[in-house]
Amino acid sequence: MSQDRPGPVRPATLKDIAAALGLDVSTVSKVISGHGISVRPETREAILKTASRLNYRPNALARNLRTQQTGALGIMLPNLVNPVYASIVRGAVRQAEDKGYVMLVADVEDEMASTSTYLKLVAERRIDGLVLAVSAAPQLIEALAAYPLPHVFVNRRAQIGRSVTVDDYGAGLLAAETLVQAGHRRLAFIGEVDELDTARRRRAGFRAGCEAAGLPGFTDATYPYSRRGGFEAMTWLMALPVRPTAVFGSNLLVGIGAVAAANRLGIAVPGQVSLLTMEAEDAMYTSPALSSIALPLVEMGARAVDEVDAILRGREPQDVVVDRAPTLILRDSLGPPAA
Amino acid sequence: MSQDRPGPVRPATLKDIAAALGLDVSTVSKVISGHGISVRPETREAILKTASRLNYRPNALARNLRTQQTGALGIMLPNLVNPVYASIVRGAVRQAEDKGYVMLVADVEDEMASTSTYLKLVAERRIDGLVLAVSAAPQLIEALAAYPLPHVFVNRRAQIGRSVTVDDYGAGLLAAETLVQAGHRRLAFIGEVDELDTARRRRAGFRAGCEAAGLPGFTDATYPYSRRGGFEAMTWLMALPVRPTAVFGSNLLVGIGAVAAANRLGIAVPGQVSLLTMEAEDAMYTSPALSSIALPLVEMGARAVDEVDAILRGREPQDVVVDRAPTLILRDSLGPPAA
DNA sequence: CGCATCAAGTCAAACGATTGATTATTTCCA
DNA sequence: TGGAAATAATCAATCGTTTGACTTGATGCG
Repeated sequence: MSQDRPGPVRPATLKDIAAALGLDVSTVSKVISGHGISVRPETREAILKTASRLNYRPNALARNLRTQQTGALGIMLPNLVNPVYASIVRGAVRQAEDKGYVMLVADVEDEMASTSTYLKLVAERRIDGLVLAVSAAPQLIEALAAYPLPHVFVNRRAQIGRSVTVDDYGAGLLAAETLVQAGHRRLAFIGEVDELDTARRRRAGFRAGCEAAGLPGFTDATYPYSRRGGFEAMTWLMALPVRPTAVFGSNLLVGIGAVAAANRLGIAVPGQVSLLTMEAEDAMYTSPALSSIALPLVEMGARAVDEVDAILRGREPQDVVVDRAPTLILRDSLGPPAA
Repeated sequence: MSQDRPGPVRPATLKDIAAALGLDVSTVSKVISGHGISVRPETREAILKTASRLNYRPNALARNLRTQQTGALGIMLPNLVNPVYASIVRGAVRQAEDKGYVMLVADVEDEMASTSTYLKLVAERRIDGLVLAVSAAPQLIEALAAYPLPHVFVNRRAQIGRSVTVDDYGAGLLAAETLVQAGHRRLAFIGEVDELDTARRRRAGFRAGCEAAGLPGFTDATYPYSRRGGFEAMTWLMALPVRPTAVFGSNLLVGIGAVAAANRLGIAVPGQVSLLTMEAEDAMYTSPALSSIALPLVEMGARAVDEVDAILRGREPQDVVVDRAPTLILRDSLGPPAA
């Protein structure tokens, strides 16, 4: 006990380094932070060496107080268990780490919670910037205006100049083109209400694709982006007097629900109806395996962090659309229309 | 511009409140933090009123520096996109919020990253406590010992006295009992290697169940806890000269892969082989819908936060097993053995 | 009355790092 | 050689809260 090894004890501070070398803390600080003044090379060396010998790491608390920055970013989202959000968060968390931030995650129940969580984070000055993967409730927008903080919306175009999205329109377009290409003329689209802007864009793209192919229209099944939503949508579509021969489920969860419904109904996919959805890891393991369109969700999360970082460095906010194009992944759920 | 509304400007500080009332900041601080001294009721009132009028929120940065606490917890995990971890994190994030902490999430690539991330978090004093949902690499355990921080492992029994788990053994046992009950005598178990302690416990429970039923043993398919692992395991099992009549996939992902494999092989579930897995939202939407055993993952995440909080409040660390028992959810993938 | 006690505050020093202003020393050059 | 300029470092304030020590005036009471 008396002879304790270098061990943990108290982490080194600037003062320790300064004392060890007979220097002033300010000198040490300036060398380590890289700001400020000119220092003799040997002094610099000595400081750096002692710092690493003492295993010095700046105390984030102290630094934060002085600089009024936290080195932390936040991300707010409605549901971590939804793979769409999980992917975005993963990209964001990783990128934040790479850029030297830590990431604070808030999984908020509903729109009210998003506002109060925001207010709390801002008031306590816990984060330097924020990625919002939630829908833009009016209250939240107000709070954002009243207590501004560098932020972007991700996967949502909620405020112009502050969104990071992927090419949803292109995905919808590609979906329609793909189905038409396969010979289908009676298409259906499963998607959320137009209030959800990702749904709106995908639907718009899909519509454009149908029009370009000279189709009179398509059946629009407006259901929530959930497995259950997809299940119910497909059930509804299959009960229609004139069934579509191909269905685009504009979200992975919806696609999972849709195949499940077809299977329950004993409707062969793609024999009696073709199915195309959005991609995620599950798509390969349904029966049949789902043909799908992949969108770079993880990358979108990362880009959102890049944007917040850029804003923090003084660049003007801007809208960004991740430029990786939607890609088609062909598996087994897509075939020619039934004879 | 000259007549600006109360608006954002600079958030109020203790000094502002003190100045407004002609008091000392220390008095204000003591009233607001609730510590310390006696104050005349009317003074107290005045302070509280002014504080709320100025919309005062303590600056976490300053408070943290002084108290050497951050009000933040961390959670480290290998993969947010895996629904098992997503559930745990969700529970943890929510509970942290309820307890007044913010939650810092680190999604770490591999074991080396977990150690360096840990070291960074500790060195910079970013968090007061940590929930570890990663496997216990030796390096990490060393780092934990060298630079201690209140922590618990969740879903892993990595250090005695510091784990929060669910009844994995019970789940395995229940699985075996359920299959036996349905009339099966040739069982198979799909699970990770025994190094993963959740897999070990589930396997042990399953074995116990088989023994209790007087079965000579079971087929052990040791495959990774992933969709692909389940797919390959099932493929292997179905190619065996003597096939099991019922399979327990001891993880949801593995179960998804397993049904997919059966479907690809044209083997009827549950007609030719029964399948039982662990529960998650997807289980209802496979074909056939999976019978499963539910474990309280979200609750486990929440309990882990409770534990860290308790340790921070001075209670001794202890092992906890979330006491909600595994529950059986019967759907369509389980039936009697083929004649 | 005089001393202790108490209520109601104030004072001042932290916490550890940052940074503009300042001082001391050396170099350079006319 | 004297003074300006450059170099190398120190000084001291500051970020906003917290907290133990201290002051002041009033009250209790034997």
